[in-house]
Amino acid sequence: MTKSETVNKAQRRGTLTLKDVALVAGVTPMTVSNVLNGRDSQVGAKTRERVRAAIEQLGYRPHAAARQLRSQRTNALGMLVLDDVPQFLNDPFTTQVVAGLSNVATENDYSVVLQGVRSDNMLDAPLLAQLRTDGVCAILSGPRDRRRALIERLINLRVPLVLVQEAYDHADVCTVRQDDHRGASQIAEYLVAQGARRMMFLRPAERWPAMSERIRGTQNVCDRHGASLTIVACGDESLAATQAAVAEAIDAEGLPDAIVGGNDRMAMAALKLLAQRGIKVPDDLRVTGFNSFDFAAYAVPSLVTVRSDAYAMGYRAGAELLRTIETGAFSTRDIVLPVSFVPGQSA
Amino acid sequence: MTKSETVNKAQRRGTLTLKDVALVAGVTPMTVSNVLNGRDSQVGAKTRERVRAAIEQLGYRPHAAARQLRSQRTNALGMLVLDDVPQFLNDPFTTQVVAGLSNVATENDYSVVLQGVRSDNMLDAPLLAQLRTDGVCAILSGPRDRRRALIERLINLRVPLVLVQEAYDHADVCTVRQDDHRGASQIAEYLVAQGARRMMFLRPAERWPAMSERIRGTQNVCDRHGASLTIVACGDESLAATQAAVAEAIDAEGLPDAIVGGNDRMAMAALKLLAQRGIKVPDDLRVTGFNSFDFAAYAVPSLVTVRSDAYAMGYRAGAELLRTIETGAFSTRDIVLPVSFVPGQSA
DNA sequence: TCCAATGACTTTAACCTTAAAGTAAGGTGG
DNA sequence: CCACCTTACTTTAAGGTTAAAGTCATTGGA
Repeated sequence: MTKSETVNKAQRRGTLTLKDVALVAGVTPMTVSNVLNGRDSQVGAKTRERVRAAIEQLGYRPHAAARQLRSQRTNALGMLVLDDVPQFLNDPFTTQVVAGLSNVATENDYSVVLQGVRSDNMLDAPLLAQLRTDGVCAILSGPRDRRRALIERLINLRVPLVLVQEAYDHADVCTVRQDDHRGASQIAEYLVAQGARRMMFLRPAERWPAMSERIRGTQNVCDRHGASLTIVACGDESLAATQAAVAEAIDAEGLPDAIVGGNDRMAMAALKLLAQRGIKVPDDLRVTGFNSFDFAAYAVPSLVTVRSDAYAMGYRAGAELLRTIETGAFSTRDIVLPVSFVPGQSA
Repeated sequence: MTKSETVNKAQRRGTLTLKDVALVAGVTPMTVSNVLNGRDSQVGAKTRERVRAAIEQLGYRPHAAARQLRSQRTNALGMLVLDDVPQFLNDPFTTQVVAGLSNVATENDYSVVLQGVRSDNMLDAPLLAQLRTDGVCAILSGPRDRRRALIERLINLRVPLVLVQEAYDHADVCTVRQDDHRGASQIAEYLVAQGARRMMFLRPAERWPAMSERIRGTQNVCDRHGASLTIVACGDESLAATQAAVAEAIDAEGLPDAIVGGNDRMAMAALKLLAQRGIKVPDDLRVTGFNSFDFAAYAVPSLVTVRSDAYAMGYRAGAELLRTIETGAFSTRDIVLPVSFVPGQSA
């Protein structure tokens, strides 16, 4: 193949290889490889420039599969998702985590592999083999013991691992989470300052670390100020389940001074129920949310809530994961990102 | 390597290869490859069973990169995203399209590559080279001429292509979209039946095919029934922009009988503005949405809207794309998925 | 002046899979 | 009983990249 043929190839959809670039630059493919991988000591300055020019001219990009095959590194970060992927993608919080992860990945020439893990065959040998990534970033859901089992499994395999929104006190795990405790305290302090003494906390039936932190944060403040706190489990935290749970609690115990939503979704369900019953918010009853997403602003009245930066969590998790992969040193940091209080009309 | 060593390998994280399986099954790697790829005529029934057992026992999975390199097929579907990926992932509609696409892909042993295309360098040679997928599924946004240019580009390259939510009358493109026209008609007919005669349609400033269809559908019904229709542009369709636009329109023209939201987001912004002004919905004014997502149910009062199945759109688009890739015959179908009317208290 | 060290490359082989061509055993028809 | 076809495999080579080892001028030091 001559030079001009090679140049021509760029226009068509045929694969352009190191060989093509090498031909144009007048060197061997290995030299081009060295330039591409920044092994500067191996290549003279003039040659380097010539190679760069050829790469630019042809619009050459390395063939990821070939690279992976040879180097035995996938340049991919795995995003482990327990349960259903469509459901996962439906949650504005988790998708922003993915967005953050995906962005660090791209910046570092990595890609992201979304891998769903079904409950039954969780992370058996075939799946593990399929999960050929350099490291794994996991957001977990589901029962605590299943989560534990999965984490132990990954640690034993010595897969570089970063957990998102999961507290885990093991030597070799890095966790990235948000300051749920502080966020919950801020909300509770605010409510107390507004005069609330009887609070009702809405939580999903499923137990998970971030929610426990929020409950603890709220409880602490209540204890300190002599306020009461009733915890109401709202099933799968759907609109219907939450409304039913809140209705039952209110009917049984009467109106509290404030309903503290474990998240915005449940808070908005409560808002809707109260509107239907003609209970005025915040005059008759204050309502707060947690983990604000875009649509919380559409609530009437707009929610007093806490905003966390899911994108930043994904980004930090990815950065930490990359550091672990590149250095080989397993990070054991517990990174806690700040949250911010969002004022509103609901409390 | 002996058999037992090979079996051992499965426990560790070392890569398991065809050779390992072959050793256990007592055949050559090629035979294993034939079994894996369903070339049944090449392998005897007994051998096939032995190989299957070995694969199972070891938990072997093919090495995707090696496969790609050899077969020159990536087994990946590209999801082309104009503009920002985090923003894209923030939209419940588009993420469900991704979920659907991702599921067909997985079912057919394909993976999905999310590829953002920035406005500036849109799809230049390097990006195209990087986009090494067997086919492309695109959801487009941004100005019409940029979209056109990108589509033409892909068609010229003869990349198998499926467009989502984009009308395009070219011989070689397959489009998957929803019946926006019919959905809009249903909403408008409903409003007319409720006695509405003066309607106000909320649309974003940016022009795109699906929204135009909704406007046409609404306009047709209004024309047929002698109802008036004012079109209000709501900037970037954010809460603030929409509220400002609606406030201005109402102040200038007085209250219409109904506000027809081009989508749920704008409808909910209107609902909030009306609540703040003490205007009763639906008594004083009816409000409808479009393209329902989960949170529309949280609106007070709950939105009359139209539900489309974004997941199904992604799924159909992926299926069509796979057919195109496998058969090599470019589909030119224009697939229109049905939408369904969602009753509510807002109209 | 000659050897060793250095710099700037090139050569070779391997990563794992698969298309294509090869082979050997068993069967069939004339 | 031999040519010819099947059937059921095996062998070979290639796909694009890169680690490691090899080559060959220069340069610097003794």
